[in-house]
Amino acid sequence: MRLFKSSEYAIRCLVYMAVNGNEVCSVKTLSDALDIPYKFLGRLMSRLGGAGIVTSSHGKHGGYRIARPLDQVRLADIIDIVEGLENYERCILGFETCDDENPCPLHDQWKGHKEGILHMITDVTLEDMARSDSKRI
Amino acid sequence: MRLFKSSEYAIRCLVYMAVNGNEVCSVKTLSDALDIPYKFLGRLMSRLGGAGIVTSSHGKHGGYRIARPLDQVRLADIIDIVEGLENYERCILGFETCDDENPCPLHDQWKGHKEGILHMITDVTLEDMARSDSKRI
DNA sequence: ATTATATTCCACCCGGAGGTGGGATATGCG
DNA sequence: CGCATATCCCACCTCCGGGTGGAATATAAT
Repeated sequence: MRLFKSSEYAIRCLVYMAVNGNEVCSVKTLSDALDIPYKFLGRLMSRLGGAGIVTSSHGKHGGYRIARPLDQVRLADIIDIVEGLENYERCILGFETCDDENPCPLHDQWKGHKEGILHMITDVTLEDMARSDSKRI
Repeated sequence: MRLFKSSEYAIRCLVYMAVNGNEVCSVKTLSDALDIPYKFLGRLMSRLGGAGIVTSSHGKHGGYRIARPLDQVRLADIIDIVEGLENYERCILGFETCDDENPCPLHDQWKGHKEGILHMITDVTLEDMARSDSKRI
């Protein structure tokens, strides 16, 4: 019941950028501000760029910006890019097929939570997270 | 959002034993019936024995039985033994402290699901799972 | 030109989950 | 006794997430 560290990093970086008015952010800035390993984050941000979540600019004062309006970047988009959504869609006991007609022993109990989480990650956007009362990123 | 493979194995074995009237089950039987690697399962069952979830008997026709009434073996007990409960209690973004007073940007959204899952694993017992309409283990 | 940044290689390292194989010992049923 | 089982030890293996280090190239601001 946890995100990959890389997903945590990606979410925190994007929230940081969103909160700071989506100014251009260098990897160095993000790495220092959020205490994320520089080299590791470099690769991660590059992946987010390739997936179209952020845009990059080279050269001095270059860096990353969020590519889309904040309400159009969903948690599920980020998670999907970083770690994939398999773990959020699979059967809790690992059965290939598991649905109402052919349930595993935990299907009925798990179903609601699974759907709730899926709804959450598809509904919550960067805007929501940036607007939260949280003072920590 | 997934159990360790070992937790899946443990749950499936215990449900299998529960459904089959809690007869003595050898590791061989469980391994064959549920398609779980024999040696791996041997260690896992031994751990469940050490934790008091099952009792073991040696010799021919020996094996394992569930040690307690089925309604007194909770999902959380099994998960705790096999993989620990840290992942079920931790902040979704990985912050050391994260609560209503000092929330992370996802705390409010995640809180409900986290509590729901915790309630589920502490409420659901082997009896519930054995009683389910599932024909698969 | 210098400097700061992204981008992209490559080569590692570590730890943990999952899995395999051998062998030794104890225990108990037939 | 022989056999089947648990128990325990050891030594591996693979894969993957996380992380580090070096180096080269491209791009753009100053």
